[in-house]
Amino acid sequence: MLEVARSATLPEGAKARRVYLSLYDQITDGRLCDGEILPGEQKLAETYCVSRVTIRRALDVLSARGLIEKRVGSGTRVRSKAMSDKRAALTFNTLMPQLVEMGQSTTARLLSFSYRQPPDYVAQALGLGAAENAQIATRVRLANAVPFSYLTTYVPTQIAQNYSENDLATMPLFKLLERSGVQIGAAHQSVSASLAGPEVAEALNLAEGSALLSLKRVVRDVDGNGVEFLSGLYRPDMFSLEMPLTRVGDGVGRHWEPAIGQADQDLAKQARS
Amino acid sequence: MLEVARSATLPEGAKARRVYLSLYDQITDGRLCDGEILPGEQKLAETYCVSRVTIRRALDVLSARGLIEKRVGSGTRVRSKAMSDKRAALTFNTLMPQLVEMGQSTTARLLSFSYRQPPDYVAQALGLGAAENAQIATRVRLANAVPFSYLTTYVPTQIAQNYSENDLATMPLFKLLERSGVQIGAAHQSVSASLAGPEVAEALNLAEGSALLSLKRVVRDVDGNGVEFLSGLYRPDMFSLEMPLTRVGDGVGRHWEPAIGQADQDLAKQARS
DNA sequence: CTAACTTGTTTCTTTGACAATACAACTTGT
DNA sequence: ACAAGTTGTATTGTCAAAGAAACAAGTTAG
Repeated sequence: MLEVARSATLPEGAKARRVYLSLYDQITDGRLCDGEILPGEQKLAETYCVSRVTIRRALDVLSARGLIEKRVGSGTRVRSKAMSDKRAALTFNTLMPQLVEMGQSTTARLLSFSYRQPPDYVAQALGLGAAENAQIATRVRLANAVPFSYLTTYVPTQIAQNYSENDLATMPLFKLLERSGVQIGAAHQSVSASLAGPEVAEALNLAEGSALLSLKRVVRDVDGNGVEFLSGLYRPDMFSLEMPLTRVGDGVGRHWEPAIGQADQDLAKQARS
Repeated sequence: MLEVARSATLPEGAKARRVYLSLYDQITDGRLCDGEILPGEQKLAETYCVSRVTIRRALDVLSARGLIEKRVGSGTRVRSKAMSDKRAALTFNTLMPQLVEMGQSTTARLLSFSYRQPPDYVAQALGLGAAENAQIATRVRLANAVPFSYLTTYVPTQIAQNYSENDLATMPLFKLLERSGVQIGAAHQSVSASLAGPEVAEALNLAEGSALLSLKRVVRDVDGNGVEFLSGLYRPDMFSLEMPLTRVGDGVGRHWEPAIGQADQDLAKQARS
């Protein structure tokens, strides 16, 4: 029987998907450069410890997506050029992801909105009592109609009174908070990585099990009260955290520190290369 | 035949993994609180539209990881408390991962060491000519005999003459470079996420396809010449990038900036909570 | 041209995930 | 004690994914 040539967006099987995701990552983050020739299918099968059929399943999808170009007898070439344009377009500034400047070129889609009891660790971080509620909103931000971040924000109910559900869909939360007279003091960010679960994968138009950049941020006002907890998941192929550093101090105390105010220069330098 | 009770780090099958990831997410982000009793396996099977066997496969892994506790006749309880402790144990300092301070409590294992031509994007970042070689070293850093980072460093051959292969296994690269008289100027870091490939997964004792924090760093000397390119992959459960922020500026120019010198206070605050 | 590579295609086998079902062992509330 | 819940275990069957092997067809270096 003839096999239907399905141009799937994702390999079905577990092994095939792993290979696919691994190669996809290597291509999109530059470990495999444009024009580079991949090792042969047999070679790949050995390094991944799977059969050649499985490798082919993964390559078929990559090929259908235009990330590679296969040529009989010659080999398989990486075509990452098409992607990289899109990608550089949204490489972000220093330590301020999803911000004012891009607030105009991006749109947000509000997925859910409710007043509930936040998870323990959120309540703890914000300094909320065990029974206190918070406004919990889940949004997806899009750039050029492509979703790139999945955000969940927690704001104490008391503070969240000052703006509408509609505001959230359009304006960044900071604007809203500052407009409400909240005196923003310090914030603390924590960056890590995690996998895309079913809901997130669908919302971001990604394969389940894709790698995501995970960011958690606690914002406090000048009195030290928690005013916002942000939990963000970002597509690594469309978002990265850039930070210029300088080496300061002497002797034993010598260490790295973020170089502030140099963001623009540094980005410009990168763009040139 | 008796089924071998493998304590896998991730369910093999597609459906089982779906269930696993969904529950894992719900537990770790607090939708399922500590101590809460899950619906019965039969009930879960219905809500997820899979068979009970599949549910059990997912629960087995969650159980092996200590996220849930099953009791015959009684039910299954969520144990999310245990996680948070371990996690905090190795949460690192501000903008200086793998650094001097921890240089003593960690060890490194040298996996490979050679002088070759670096990948294009590395050569480009370092400003190397097309044919210039670099010293390429791959190391795994361990904390308490547990591997947590997989590092690949590229140093132009010219600069790399000043230390031995043995030095690399023990000392951080910065120490070596500065000892060699290199005047370190600026650096630029880029943080993202990616998946664990076969080699990395094995080196870090992880399942293939696990999420990893990915860090790329270009270091230049005072004259702007590239002296080091670091590509690091970190286990997200043992490593996260912490950064305190402050909001500065007025009006339209208002934005976030890293708060320097406050790392210790901020960490202490977090530890207390 | 030849030898040694590559990808493309086919066929068959084997493995393993999944479903459905039944039953045992245990706990809890009535 | 009993009924109704829970998890644990075993059996059987189905089917898609994966593996293995052979071969065709194209490319390239010598």
